[in-house]
Amino acid sequence: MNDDVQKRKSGRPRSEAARATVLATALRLAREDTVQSITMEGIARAAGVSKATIYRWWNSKASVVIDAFVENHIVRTPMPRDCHPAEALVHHWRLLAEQYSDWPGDLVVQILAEGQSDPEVLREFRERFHYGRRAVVREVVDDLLRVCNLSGDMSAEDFADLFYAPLYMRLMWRHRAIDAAFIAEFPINFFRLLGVELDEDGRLRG
Amino acid sequence: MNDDVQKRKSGRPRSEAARATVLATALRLAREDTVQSITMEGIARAAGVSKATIYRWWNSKASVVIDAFVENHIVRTPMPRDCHPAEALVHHWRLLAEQYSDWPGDLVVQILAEGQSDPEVLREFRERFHYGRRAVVREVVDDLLRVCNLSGDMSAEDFADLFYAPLYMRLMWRHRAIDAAFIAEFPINFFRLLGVELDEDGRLRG
Amino acid sequence: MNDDVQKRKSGRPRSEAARATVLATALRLAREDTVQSITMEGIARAAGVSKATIYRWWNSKASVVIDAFVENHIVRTPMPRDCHPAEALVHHWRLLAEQYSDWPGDLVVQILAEGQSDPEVLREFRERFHYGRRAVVREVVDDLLRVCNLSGDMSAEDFADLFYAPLYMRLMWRHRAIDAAFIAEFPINFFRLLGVELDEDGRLRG
Amino acid sequence: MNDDVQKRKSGRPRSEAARATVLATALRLAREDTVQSITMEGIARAAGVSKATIYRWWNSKASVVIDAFVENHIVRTPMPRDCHPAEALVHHWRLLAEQYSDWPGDLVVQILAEGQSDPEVLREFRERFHYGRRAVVREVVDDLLRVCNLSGDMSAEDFADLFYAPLYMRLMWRHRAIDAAFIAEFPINFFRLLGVELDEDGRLRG
DNA sequence: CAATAATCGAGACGGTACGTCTTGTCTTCAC
DNA sequence: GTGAAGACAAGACGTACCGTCTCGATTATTG
Repeated sequence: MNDDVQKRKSGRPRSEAARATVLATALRLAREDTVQSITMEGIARAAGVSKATIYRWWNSKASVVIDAFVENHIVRTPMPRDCHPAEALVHHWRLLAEQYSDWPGDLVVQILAEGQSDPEVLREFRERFHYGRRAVVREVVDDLLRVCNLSGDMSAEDFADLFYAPLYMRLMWRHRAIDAAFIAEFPINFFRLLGVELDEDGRLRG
Repeated sequence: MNDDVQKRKSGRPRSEAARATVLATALRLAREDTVQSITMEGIARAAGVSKATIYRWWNSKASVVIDAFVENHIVRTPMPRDCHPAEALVHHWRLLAEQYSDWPGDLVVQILAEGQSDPEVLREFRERFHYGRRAVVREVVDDLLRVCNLSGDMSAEDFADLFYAPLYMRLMWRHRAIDAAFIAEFPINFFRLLGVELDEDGRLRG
Repeated sequence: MNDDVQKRKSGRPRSEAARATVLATALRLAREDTVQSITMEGIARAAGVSKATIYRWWNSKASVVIDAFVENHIVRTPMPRDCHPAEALVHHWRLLAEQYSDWPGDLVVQILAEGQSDPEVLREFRERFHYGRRAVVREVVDDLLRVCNLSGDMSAEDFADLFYAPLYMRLMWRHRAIDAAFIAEFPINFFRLLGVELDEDGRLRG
Repeated sequence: MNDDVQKRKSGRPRSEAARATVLATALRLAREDTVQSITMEGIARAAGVSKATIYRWWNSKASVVIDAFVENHIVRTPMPRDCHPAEALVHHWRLLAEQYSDWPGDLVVQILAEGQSDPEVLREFRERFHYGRRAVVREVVDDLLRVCNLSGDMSAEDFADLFYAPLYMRLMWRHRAIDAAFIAEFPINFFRLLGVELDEDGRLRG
């Protein structure tokens, strides 16, 4: 999808207008209904763009949605610096949960759903959304395990999964909502379980 | 889906053969490829059954697959009795992970994927697969929190999600495999993090 | 195309309404523009019928048009009986020319044009339109050659081609119109060339 | 199509190489399959030329093919001089039939087919291929009608159509092949019908 | 023992999306 | 002013499923 290569030699250049319209339209349609319900045909129609133009630059509707998703920085969760790693993680987790409690959460899980029948989609989503974010988390978790002497034998990767997975579990199963109570309490309870006491704002006690 | 109601007055009775064939065929097809890839048309064709017959008894292909899934007890994970709740949970988790590492895991996550665009499917899957199993887990977790004095303020529900969510996270994201190492180490590491030491067979030390 | 076979056993019977609408619509569209310009998509749209229904019963738009053409007996040229074969042929030729001077002529030549890139179309058109008509002509030509002692070595087939070909030549090349003068004079001149004198109404002199 | 006008003022001159390649490629492709099956896109691709270049100099693929056809003198049928007009016509007819029995015949009838949906194509083909040839034929037919006292009221044009039309009829309908027997016998039989006896080589008897 | 009623298979129906293809136009850079 | 490269909007291609429907045939219970 990233043709930033220097083969922009000859020929009519790609229309930036078309590109932007497609992404915006896809995002709008996906929000109005679901990723599964939208179609290449529908995006083309609503964007006033030919299907060929879409297929020239994207393989599937999931690719379009992923591109729109990443392009628009839809899930923005900066990792705090200069604070205790536990505080950073709690803050980061809450930002994420906040956003997942709204339509970006639907989008994420619907893209994942789309990926279950197309490994390529899953791969692309991991590379463009998951891995970069996870690297940041990993560093902080590394700090945390060292500072708090928590490691046991659990790797930073496993620990990160453990902390964030319940969020995805609620997104996916929808058995329980990602509501204010969950956002407020879960990370505090999680760290208390590990023996790390934080106040309700996520700051270390004592 | 379960019309066991007493409106079986007159008329030709439902064909049990057709019902069984549909479920078996749907399961076979879903295993051979993916739930997303199979179609009502395809199931009917492969089962030698008319489409109308399928639509008469099921709303969607997901309903058929869920029915086949539950009917055939595809994921069997008995909860051990007469042992420490931590031991029971580890044992149960490992049984589940073992099964999720193979095609039943694909099936589960693909049904969940299907449910992301159809709340009814998600509801049905939760009711017929998730809730019953979760009730059993919940009881044991209740015991565990009491016995180990672990509760803090984390509810049994949250604790159960915390323990099982990483499994679903791997299923869904496929960023890391559900392999032998994970199955062996994760539950041990998880409990060590909580201060509960178990040996590699999941038995309490000391 | 002719599924008059007795396999109408089970299943929903074919919709006669759909069949008739498709043929009527195709004919109308072909007359309004050209056979080449119409599309399966367009016929389906204008007829309020799904594309699948058309493709279920016809292979190509040419098949549809041929069916409409033959079904509606668009070119009706009865061969006169109980008269001299020369008179019969002149009468028949003039009826045909009369009709070819209008849109049925366009249709015929456009179907032939369509057939130049698809032998199957040509074969179907010959079988459903040409051969039956030609058999009738052939008999009369046989009579003519015998009665007038004209044969030389020219076969009835060749003779028929010779008589009718100029009509198709004008249709195809459009270098000269099929107008009143041509219709009036050509067959008379043709027979005079062979030594058979006919008056302007196509009746034998003397 | 023929811009031999004196507007060759400034700028890069037209590439003769491109022109020749386009014509040669179009001809090759049309021979390999059919005129109907080839596309502007395909010609450009196979010729290594841009589509714009083709569209700048030709209106349609038919124009390209006609140009290639005429340019390469694809159908060469010189009219014999210094012999009886009947002999000349038979000789000329046989040359034409000989060539029409092979791919040039396919090309001619496919161009005509293309012209049925585009009067401009038909007009261009008539002007560049038909009219010049027909003028030559016309002169000889004029002689023939005078010499043999055949005229009746049939014009030279009609007579020429009568003689050559069966050839086009076979090309178009493909109901009978243009084979050796037809080439050998038809013109002899035709003239015998008119009372002109020729031997098998097309020479006047007696 | 017929009448009733719900089932079954088969498969046609109007829709609609798929991903590919061609059309004729356009835009950019190189010559 | 050409030319090659190639993007663009438009829209048809033929296939596949969707969910609904209309058949005739089958199989129970009910009157």
